[in-house]
Amino acid sequence: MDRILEKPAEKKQDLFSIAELADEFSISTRTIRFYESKGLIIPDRVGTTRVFRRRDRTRLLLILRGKRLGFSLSEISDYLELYDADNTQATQTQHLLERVNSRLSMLRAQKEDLEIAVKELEAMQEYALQQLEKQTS
DNA sequence: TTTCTCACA
DNA sequence: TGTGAGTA
Repeated sequence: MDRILEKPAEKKQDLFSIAELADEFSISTRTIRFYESKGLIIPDRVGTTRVFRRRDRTRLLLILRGKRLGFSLSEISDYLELYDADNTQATQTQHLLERVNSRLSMLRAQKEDLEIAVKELEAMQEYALQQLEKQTS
């Protein structure tokens, strides 16, 4: 009756094996262990076997999203800390706010850089198309 | 199946 | 930033 797994309101569907998560996210179990070795996720253990909870699953989702966006694992690690912040004290919340603001500034600056790069490339594309038209007519 | 470690790209 | 192989 799944006694081992039961905290009161915790159901089996909230627990995942490494193979299940690897399968769900189309990554290898080695990759998940690698992220654990970097401290990005901290699954529980039953004996030596890893048991992943909803929280780990969410973190994995955020890690993969961060990677898609081109962030390094250490940047992603910093980012995940924001989700973990202990906000029981006003000073902690203030600290979180400062870090979120700083992160937002960075991302907005990067976004601006990207928009400039996109415009430059679009201009080059336009120029190349015009040249091509001249050269082929 | 899962774990860990070392070597390797 | 991962993967492969050998191991228990």
